[in-house]
Order: sequence, then structure tokens, then C-alpha cells
Amino acid sequence: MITLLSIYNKLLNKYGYQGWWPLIEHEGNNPTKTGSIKGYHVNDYSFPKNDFQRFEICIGVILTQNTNWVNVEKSLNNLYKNDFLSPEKIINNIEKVKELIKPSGYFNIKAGYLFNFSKFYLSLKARLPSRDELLSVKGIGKETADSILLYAYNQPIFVVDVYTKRIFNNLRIINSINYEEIRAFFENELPKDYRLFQEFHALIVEHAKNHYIKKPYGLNDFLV
DNA sequence: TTCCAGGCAATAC
DNA sequence: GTATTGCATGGA
Repeated sequence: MITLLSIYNKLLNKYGYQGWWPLIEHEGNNPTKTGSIKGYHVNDYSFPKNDFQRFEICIGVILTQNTNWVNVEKSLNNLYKNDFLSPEKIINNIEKVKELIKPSGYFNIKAGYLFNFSKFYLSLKARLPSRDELLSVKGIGKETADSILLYAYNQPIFVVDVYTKRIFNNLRIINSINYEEIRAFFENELPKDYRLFQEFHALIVEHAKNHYIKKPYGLNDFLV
């Protein structure tokens, strides 16, 4: 009997704690994996520590839509150096935002997304948003909403990305491309622990980068 | 040069 | 519900 928990443990044994979500406003306790951001916090789930870190995570989640994380780091550093990692600054000068986030691609579209989210974020007045509220913001789809809830608000919501679908369909553990169906499967099979969900999703991404980029996917996959 | 990257919205069936 | 397309930079 293959359980999701057994797969999680195999991934953890092989790749170790991933330290997600990386933060630039924090001296991490492990070396940077790629790029310039060193704020990976290995086996420490006490982040975000404050509202600044929470907002930074949300911005990073939006910028990394269909984009390499190293490119997102460049944009985050640009925003940080120019003191643009706040909703007030973002809604105040959208043209400057476009310039600063160019490295992470789709900069015209994403600047609009950051504007929409910043307006929404301010309207919350620091309270926890619901999933439906997040999904009502143009630019926030299912994966982005769930990533924000899981990593910025520590809510036990399982994030389903293209890698999750690729790996678990390939292993014949699921047979579905439906987002909500897959999310429900993981959330029902696993203990509802946000720390487990954060680590599991990060490990899925790491495993996919190693074995699920080039076809045939997962040849000799050690997970099963 | 080509391919890919921690998606989303709009559109067409 | 599912499939297709535009959005863009930068690294392998």
C-alpha cells in the first residue's frame, strides 16, 4: 500500500528540508540554493514573522507564475532595493513597478496583477482572506491563491501545480487533471498540517526539477 | 537556436 | 469541463 505520507518521507530523505518560502528580508540558516536569495529557513515553519514578510511572499508567488524562480529573485531584489515591496508603493507607481519586475517576464500583465492584489491586500486591513476572496482578484488563480494561503498565511491548503499533476498521474496514484479533485485527494489523505503541506509541495517541485522535466517522465522513479 | 520556467485570463469548442 | 493562445525575460 503506497501512501502519500510514505512518498513524502522518501522525498524528504532524498532531498532534505527545502526551507520554503524563501525570503529576502531574512538571513537564512542555510546557503542559497540558486540565485541570490539566502532566506531559506530549513525545518523552521515560523514564517512569515511580520506583515512585511507576508506581503513579500505574496508578491513572489504572483511573480513566479510560469517563471523560473531565479528570474523572480532579480525582480524581488529590484523591488526591495527601490523600497517597492509594499502595497502602497506598488499602487502609487505602476510604471516603475513594470520596470523593476522586467526580469521575471510578462511584466505588463504581472504589474497589473500586483496592483490588483495590493489594492485587495490593503482592503483586508491585516485580516486573513478567504480562498474565494483571493480568487476574485484578477491575476489570482487557484494555485496562486492556495500558495498564498499556505505560505503567507500558514493555512493547511494543499497547492496543486503542474508538477504535482505530472508526477502523481505518472505514478498512477491519481488519474485526473482536475485541480479541485487533486487538491481534495491530498487534503483528505494527509494530516491537515500546514508544515507538512509546505514541505511536501516544495519537495514535489524539487523532485520534478530532477526527474520530470525531460520525457520519459520519472523513468525508474524511486518513489514507488 | 530551441526549449523551459513553482499560471492566468480570454476564448472556443 | 477541457483545449488553445498570448503574455516575456533569461538561463541551459
